[in-house]
Amino acid sequence: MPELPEVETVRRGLERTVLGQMIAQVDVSLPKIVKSGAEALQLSLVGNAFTSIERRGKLLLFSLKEGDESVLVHLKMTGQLIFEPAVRKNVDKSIGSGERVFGGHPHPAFDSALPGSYTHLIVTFESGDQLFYNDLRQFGYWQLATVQDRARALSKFGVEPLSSHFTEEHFEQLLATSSRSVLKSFLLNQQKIAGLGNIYVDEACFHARVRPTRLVGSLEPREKRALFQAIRHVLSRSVELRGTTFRDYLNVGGNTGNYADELKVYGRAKKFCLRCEATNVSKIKFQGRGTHFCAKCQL
DNA sequence: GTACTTGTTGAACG
DNA sequence: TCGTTCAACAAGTA
Repeated sequence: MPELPEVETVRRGLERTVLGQMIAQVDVSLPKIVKSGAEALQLSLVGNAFTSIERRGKLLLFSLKEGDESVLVHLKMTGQLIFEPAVRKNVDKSIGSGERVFGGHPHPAFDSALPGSYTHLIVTFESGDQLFYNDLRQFGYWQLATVQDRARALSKFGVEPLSSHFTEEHFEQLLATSSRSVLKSFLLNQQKIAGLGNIYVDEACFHARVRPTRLVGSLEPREKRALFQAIRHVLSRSVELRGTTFRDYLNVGGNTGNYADELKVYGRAKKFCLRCEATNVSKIKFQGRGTHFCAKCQL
């Protein structure tokens, strides 16, 4: 599932490929994906170009060369953005030979034929390059946003956990104002810290040796510091490795490993704890979310 | 057929 | 007001 590291990886990939390219065509096969209406999006994009791509939390914001509108894209749970260069289509379809750039949910496979049965939107550039939006569960969206829409969307996000604004002091302040919250709820709250999702919350809690079911107000100073370090560590390491959902891509590119190989508790229910090796990882349904922890290591 | 999964929003509740 | 819980969105997997 795309969380901050996955979305950041997509952002970086697209920054290298689509910026400045003149948009020739926008095809929308599932209109409900475009929150602001497919026609308005097409009108605004065709003949225009993306000039920058920013990320806030898990939201991507594309700025446009003409006009002051921007395009907001959220992958939610199963969205994928795949950039397909024109040359690839005529030269070689074998994996790894092109410069296909992609990210998001790993199913369907990133190297499957495009457009696929889950392709809902295609941006075609004058160069012949194409940007495909796939979304199996159709929860994600595209939105042509006015300056006000954009500001409203941005106002809902808390601090970027990998930015210089996210300091230990800042984190402690956040904790102090949420002492009555459950830790997992607090960490998942995008208005407090932007970009953490279910996977990295469980991972960060494991690294910090704190159970996600704890009340924020019960955390010792030592545990708060450990959590701060854990959040930074887990996210930055995953960005380095291009996220958790990029196994296929990394193998193709010849890179070693990806963050899925470094997950310590997520998806390890009933398997031995990688720290104490004495206890099996617990998985419970907590606040509606699958929650993993080691009952021995995390108090 | 049933349960389960996931991010986010919004409504309902104490 | 605040925090939590639940439903909703969709569809594949076990």
